[in-house]
Amino acid sequence: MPELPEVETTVLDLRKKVLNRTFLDVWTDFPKMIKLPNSFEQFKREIKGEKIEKIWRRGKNILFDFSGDKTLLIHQKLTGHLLLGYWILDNGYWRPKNPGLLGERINTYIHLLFTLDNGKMLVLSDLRKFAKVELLDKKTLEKELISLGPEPLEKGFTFERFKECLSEKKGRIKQVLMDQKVIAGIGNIYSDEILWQAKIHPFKETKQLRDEEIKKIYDTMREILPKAIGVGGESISDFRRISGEKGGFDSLRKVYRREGEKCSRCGTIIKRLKLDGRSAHFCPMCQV
DNA sequence: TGCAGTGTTGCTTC
DNA sequence: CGAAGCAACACTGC
Repeated sequence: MPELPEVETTVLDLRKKVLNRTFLDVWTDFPKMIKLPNSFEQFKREIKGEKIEKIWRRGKNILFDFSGDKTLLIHQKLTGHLLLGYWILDNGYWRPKNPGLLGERINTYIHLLFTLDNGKMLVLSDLRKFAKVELLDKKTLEKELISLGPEPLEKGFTFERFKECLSEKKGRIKQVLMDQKVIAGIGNIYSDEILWQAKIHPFKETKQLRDEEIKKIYDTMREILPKAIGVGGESISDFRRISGEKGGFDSLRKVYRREGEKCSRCGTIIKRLKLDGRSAHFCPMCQV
């Protein structure tokens, strides 16, 4: 379940390793994963020989720009993993040359594999097959990304702008923070973590928030997300860096999946409640 | 055993 | 128009 910090970690890793590499070939056992162009054969024809000139992120989307007018978009959704290394085709599925860090949960579910011009392979493993892959021209890409809210870490994203974003949306603060149209990149883990640190109850109506509370959420968001990027993302779920390594956010994780444990701030038992079909983890004492 | 839970997005329905 | 519900999928845990 990669959110902004995990996707950013992946992008930073990819930049170091595959920038200026060229795609030589592509394999899949699940063509449905590729939404555009309409056939895998066409996707293959179009991506072969393309050189990766830029790697960037928008919300939870990973983007590879090629020369000319093409961009490869990958959204990992719940269980997608982008990994770089060497694999060998064996009996219809790919085995890692060096099994090392990866468990069966990742190794067994490789559904897309790119061969690069340095011999390395970039694979997309995805247990639940929710991931989305598209090869788009700039116009279509722009149309796809237009519905996303602003990037929370961008320099120009001021407190005033954040306040405006929240004011346009009614509902509970956790829900609103996770709404990609309001602000891009925050999911279940980081909404819980941000609200715990800001001492705001996840069920609090956005309209009821005072200015200083919104400021607290804004400051916390701009602190936690970079901190999570700095340690390479979270590790409670199956997220892995492209090397297979886990992220280091675990020791910083205060509430997410900590139901029944003591709040590190006040000692109260952390609660988990359903909110819009999702789990919200919070401290019932210090989050108001 | 079977069924709810997991968590993201986008489509359908009201 | 908006919100809510559900499907896409597969495995875990009760």
